[in-house]
Amino acid sequence: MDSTTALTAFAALSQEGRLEVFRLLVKAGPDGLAAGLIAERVGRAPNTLSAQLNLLQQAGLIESRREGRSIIYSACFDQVSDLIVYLLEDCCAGEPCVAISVQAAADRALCCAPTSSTSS
Amino acid sequence: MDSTTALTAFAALSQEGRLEVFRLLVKAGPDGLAAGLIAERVGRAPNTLSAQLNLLQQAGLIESRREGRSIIYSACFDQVSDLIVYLLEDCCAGEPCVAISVQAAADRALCCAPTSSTSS
DNA sequence: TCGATAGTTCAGCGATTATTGAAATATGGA
DNA sequence: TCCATATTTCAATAATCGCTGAACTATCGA
Repeated sequence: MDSTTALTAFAALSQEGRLEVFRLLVKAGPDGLAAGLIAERVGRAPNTLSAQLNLLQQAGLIESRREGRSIIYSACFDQVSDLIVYLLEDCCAGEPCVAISVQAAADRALCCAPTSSTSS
Repeated sequence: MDSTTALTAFAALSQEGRLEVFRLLVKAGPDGLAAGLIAERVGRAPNTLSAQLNLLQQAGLIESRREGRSIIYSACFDQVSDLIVYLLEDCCAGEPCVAISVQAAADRALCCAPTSSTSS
């Protein structure tokens, strides 16, 4: 991930409403949520939300697919992990203290995670 | 790290100029750089830069100390690692694919890093 | 085809943000 | 004490951002 992409991602996450929407979609998992449902959950007008979703999508943090009359939004986990790796490598290379904390956090996440792809 | 703090950090990093300054300070390491030197490096007026440094500092991403007539700014690596952990845990808990990528990146960072605190 | 539902796009407005010049503060040396 | 250096603060302006109402597009079912 280059600086420009990271910048766009930071900008997308730098507003309360958008961060809230993003976190909601992350929690919703790969199945995602319909735009209308999101609007209802966060209590915002559909057009306001549409703009927020648009910005998150342009930053590559979420993606959309049509399903009947609804448009389903879901988080792009790849982009999030790229962003994290950017912060770790491109911003903090050479600072082991950061890498150590992050490694510990990743370990925790993996140990508690439901065994998904690699079972062993 | 709570959402509000993360929001402030994202906002601080969401502008080209500030991200540039932040990356410069990260590369400079714990010794940091004098405000005037940073201004020179990034080619911005001292007062403009002062505002940018202020914002980064309020977000907890950098800190300052006076040294003679200069004020030295340096990156707060703790805050960066907190931000990464926030993205990983609070945003992406339950998504092992993210944790796996991040773990690999942390491993790379540690293996290439100069052995610092824990020698063994 | 028509009407209802689900979302988006667009223009405009109010609010926030970024930058600038000028003035102020703090430090060190003569 | 006085001056030069290093940086910040302040007020003002220009640019950007976020939200809203109204109009538009797409899909489904009768």
